Amino acid sequence: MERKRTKGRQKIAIARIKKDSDCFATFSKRRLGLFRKASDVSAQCNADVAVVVYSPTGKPFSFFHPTMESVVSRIENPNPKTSDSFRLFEAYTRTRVMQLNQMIEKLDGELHAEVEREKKLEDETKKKKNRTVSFWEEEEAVGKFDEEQVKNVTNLLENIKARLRVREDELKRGASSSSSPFLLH
Amino acid sequence: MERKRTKGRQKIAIARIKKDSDCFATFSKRRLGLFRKASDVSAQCNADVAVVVYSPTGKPFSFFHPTMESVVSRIENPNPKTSDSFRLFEAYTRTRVMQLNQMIEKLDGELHAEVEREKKLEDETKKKKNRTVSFWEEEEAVGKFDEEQVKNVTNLLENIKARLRVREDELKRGASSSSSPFLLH
DNA sequence: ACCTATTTATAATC
DNA sequence: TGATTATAAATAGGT
Repeated sequence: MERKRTKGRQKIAIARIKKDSDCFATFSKRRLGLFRKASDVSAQCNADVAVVVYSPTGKPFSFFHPTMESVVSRIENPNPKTSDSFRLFEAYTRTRVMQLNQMIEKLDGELHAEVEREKKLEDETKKKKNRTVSFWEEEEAVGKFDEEQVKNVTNLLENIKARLRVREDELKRGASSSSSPFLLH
Repeated sequence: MERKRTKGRQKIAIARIKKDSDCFATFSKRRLGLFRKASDVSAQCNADVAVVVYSPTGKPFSFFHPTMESVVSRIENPNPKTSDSFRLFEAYTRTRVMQLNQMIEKLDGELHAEVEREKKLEDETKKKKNRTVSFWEEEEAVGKFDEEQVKNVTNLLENIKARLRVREDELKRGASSSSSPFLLH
């Protein structure tokens, strides 16, 4: 009779994992799992999501849907109970979010290509140096934040700021939050 | 032989759930699942975590670990071995998470008060009209975004933009691109 | 990074 | 929303 090759998944307590190697391995897997779940719920329920995690060594990772800016802009938006402006805003947001989504997808694509390229480079280097590296160390491979990307993010922030300015003016003018601050632009 | 009482869990596509009632129910369950996983990874791997989710109806939910203060203190002790754009992103993320936390907390506070008030009203109404209200209808209560909050976000964006400008200059000057934890999917 | 044995999460249903 | 249960999905441990 064949012996079982592993004990399979074992239950582990919700307590600090002491052994560093286990801890890092677990973090790696679970971070991915967390991001996948965040991604699923955002896609299936049309929910905006932001997740930021710092690894046990302090390295930050993040997942946003549809974009990080959209989360900020949502919070900045007042929540008028008035159905008119609410629907208006919803419609506006949906369109805007679609645009942002396209841009981010493009950025992600570039980033991904870059990461792949760097991974390959790293592999070569490792082979040459005859050094073995645990799989989670390979996750350290990163993309570049190049000029175009900086520009894109800058533009996004400009848009958000423009909307904030409008909202600011309205407040100074004493406009009620039920007006529609996002029609401009 | 006994008939199966349910079909059990069925596979569902990673695509928008159309039926609203299903969508809301799913969101509710998965939000809890997401928070539980965030909580687990933070406890088991000693990782700081921030999760912000907006329900399909726009209500914000959040999970943070361990506290807002811990995030703040990290900013004051930046990791010296990190590269430029790493710090840029790190600072950006941390600042924003802090802001989100503050704003969410305020919104949540208002929300709770509002929900409580509405619950009372509903109880009255139910007694009078013998009417039932679905649970997600109660989530519609919302808060407003005041002048101070707008200012906070504006300042935040100013800071980010300033940092981006620095990075832009570096790039133009031909500074070597550094690693960015702009990781995803 | 890749297998599975197992634990977990959750879709369907009441 | 609160149980239950059948099944899909995530993942601990081993390589």
